[in-house]
Amino acid sequence: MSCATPDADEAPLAERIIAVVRAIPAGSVSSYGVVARRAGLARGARLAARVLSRNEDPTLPWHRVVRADGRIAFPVGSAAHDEQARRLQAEGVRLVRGRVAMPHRQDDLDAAIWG
DNA sequence: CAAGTGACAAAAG
DNA sequence: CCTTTTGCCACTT
Repeated sequence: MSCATPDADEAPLAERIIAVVRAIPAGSVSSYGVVARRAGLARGARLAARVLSRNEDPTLPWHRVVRADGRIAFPVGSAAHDEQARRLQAEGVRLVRGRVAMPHRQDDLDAAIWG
């Protein structure tokens, strides 16, 4: 049975982004741009963001994805922002004045995540 | 088909 | 620290 429906492929791109986000280890964080890059999109930061916004999987560690400058994408004071910050701290991620402590000189693992 | 939109990014002032 | 501008990609109207 060949590919019957014209849209049988759906969106492997979104699935890829989901897979990348799911691959982020607990206690570590990544940025939308990096996630998109690992998913095959050189400049798909917005795509990654859109995919996460549309995602409904509660098992997806969406909270491990932040902005490139280490800040949470949601507005400060928002419920989503609070929840994300809470989850990150619960995993051991340090937040300094609302932004994630950058992996300045951490283990190679973190470096691998970011680069 | 044109314009608007978004959990973005980097540069410039 | 701030705002503005440009680039980017897929989707929506």
